[in-house]
Amino acid sequence: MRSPTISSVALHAGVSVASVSRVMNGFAARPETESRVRAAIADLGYQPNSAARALKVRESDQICLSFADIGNPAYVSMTRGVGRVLHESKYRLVLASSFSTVGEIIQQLESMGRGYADGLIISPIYSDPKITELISQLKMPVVLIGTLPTGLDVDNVHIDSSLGIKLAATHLKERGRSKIGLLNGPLNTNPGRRRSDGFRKVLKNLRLEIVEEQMIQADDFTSQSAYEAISRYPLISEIDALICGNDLMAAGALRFLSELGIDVPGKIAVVGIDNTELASLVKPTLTSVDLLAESRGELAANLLLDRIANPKRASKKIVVQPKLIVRSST
Amino acid sequence: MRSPTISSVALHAGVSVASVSRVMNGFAARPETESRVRAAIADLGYQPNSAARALKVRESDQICLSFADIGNPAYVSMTRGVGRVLHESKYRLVLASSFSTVGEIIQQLESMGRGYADGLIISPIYSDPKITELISQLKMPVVLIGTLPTGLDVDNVHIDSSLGIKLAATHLKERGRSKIGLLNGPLNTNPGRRRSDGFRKVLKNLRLEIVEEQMIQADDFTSQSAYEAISRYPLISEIDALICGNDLMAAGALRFLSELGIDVPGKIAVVGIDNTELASLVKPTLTSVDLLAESRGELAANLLLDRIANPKRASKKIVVQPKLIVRSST
DNA sequence: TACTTGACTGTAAACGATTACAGTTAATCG
DNA sequence: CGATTAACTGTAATCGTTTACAGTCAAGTA
Repeated sequence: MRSPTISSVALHAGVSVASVSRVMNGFAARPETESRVRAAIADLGYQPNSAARALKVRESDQICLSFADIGNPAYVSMTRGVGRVLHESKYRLVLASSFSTVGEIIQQLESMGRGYADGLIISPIYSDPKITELISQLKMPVVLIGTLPTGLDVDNVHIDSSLGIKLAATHLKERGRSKIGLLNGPLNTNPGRRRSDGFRKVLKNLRLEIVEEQMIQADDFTSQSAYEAISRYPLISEIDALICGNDLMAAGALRFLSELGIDVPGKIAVVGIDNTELASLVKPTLTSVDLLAESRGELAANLLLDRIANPKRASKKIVVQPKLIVRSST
Repeated sequence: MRSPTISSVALHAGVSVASVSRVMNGFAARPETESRVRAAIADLGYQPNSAARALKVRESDQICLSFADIGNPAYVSMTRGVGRVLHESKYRLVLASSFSTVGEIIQQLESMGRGYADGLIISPIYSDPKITELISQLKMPVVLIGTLPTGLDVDNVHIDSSLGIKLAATHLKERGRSKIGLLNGPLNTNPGRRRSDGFRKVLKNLRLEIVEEQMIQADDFTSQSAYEAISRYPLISEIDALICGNDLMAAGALRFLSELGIDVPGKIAVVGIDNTELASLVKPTLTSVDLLAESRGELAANLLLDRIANPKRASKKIVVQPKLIVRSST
């Protein structure tokens, strides 16, 4: 047996389908009509079919959130922030994650044309001209979290992660450290490249010497890769501080250092990035640069809702300031 | 300007809409027809409208995943598992999380009648007769991850978490511990209750004495609550082992114990649950019962896809065996 | 050649909502 | 009391697909 439709309700209530629809959407109706419709709805357990509604009004009531990998705690926080905001709205959250290649992102973006979402929040880990082009051609509101590619005119939530590196490095210098290493993620990712650029720039400004070997890249942003990467770090006995690509990587580094009996922060101070819950759970607790992923998610979601409500406003760019949270690893 | 529709494509290709539809859905067509349709699709950048298709074929190509809070790493792993499986399929993943009350779950379940999802994977943290009833009335395939309420006939992926407690307690007894504490989450949740029941039962079987004060409940499953709860644990100086509701809570406990200068595992051995990445990142590394959240997610997703393909098969129940991963905290 | 067959193709009716428009009531006013 | 108006209601078109059914056309068969 099929679910009740608006016609069954109309029949049951002895009114027209239009009246049912109007009652449901809050338009004026005679009290008598309204109560009969409501009674019929309750009797039949009617729920409007979302596909039919979506087809007619051209709104899916869905928002798509797209990022690289839900394994990364920063994205989890972001998802939480977005979820919290959407939860207060009529929108459902569709997750488009787990894709790892540029090709998959492109495929994903192309399929947005099917209209299953009213808006897109995307935080691309890779930059690619094709991705930029596809985003700019999208007919729906888009919020990009991360570095906005040049020429792309969409709402943007951006955190100055090179400022994050600066906070970390300055803090380390104040603590008397002068030989700072960077344990980074892959350079072909946006965060990886920004951290590396920021690092280079900041060290120069601080008049700290810098050689290429100070920077090392792990294969990805996991603690395991970080552990493996640092175990082949050439300058391990020369540095007195280490900035890591994120907290997971920092935790991997801490493990390695502890196994080698290298004192943290005595011999080497360690700074993480993201300020996840992990930072206060490892020993020593980890100084970390908070990139406010959860609030970025909230900001992005609010920006998107605002843009949906007001499609013609000029695009906004929100810059979020990272915060350094000092703990005992420095 | 509106997106191209199947009619525009038909017009452009000089064929009927039916032919376009057939080409798109892989039905036989003359090579000439097929190539003209494909060319027109490419020319116009046509993407079929998913709402229209959903309305007609009664399939949304979406799967809904519903759980309590994406803040919990176990659910994140589960989401990952589900996401990985769905990624290989045509289905999109809709996340319905962040709800905290029974009322919200109910509301969520009621709205499933709108047909925006072809299937539901749900892992309810609370048990409630109303929830059970609503699930059983759902017209779509459902997989429940967790304890199956009596009388509910849906596919189920279940992990015997009391067996998990048993593994932990037996291991601790073998290590010569006899006074084991339980740092649990709230008792009004399914996992909380199961852990408490399991704990009671196992200790009895192991002929270890048990008093009520051995079990303590934190306000929720976070490390912070765990920290606060253990700081008012009455028997802290008497126990020689502690089983925690999950790894986060264990990490909170470890932090407290380390601040008090209580040696782990010398004075108190600590066991976590979930075996998240965190377990190998804290110091000492944490012995933990792996509840295989990610594979449960995969299993559930596969079960759901199988059920969608084959709606009349009898419901299956998959029981997953927890594994104890021994590390240095015991 | 005429007829059957098979392989495609096109027409038009759904799917279940929303909404413009016209029609119906009831209320108000002169 | 009849006319005007306001408030509500119903009819039917529409959104963009899929698909049953009937039609076309060429090839194969007698």
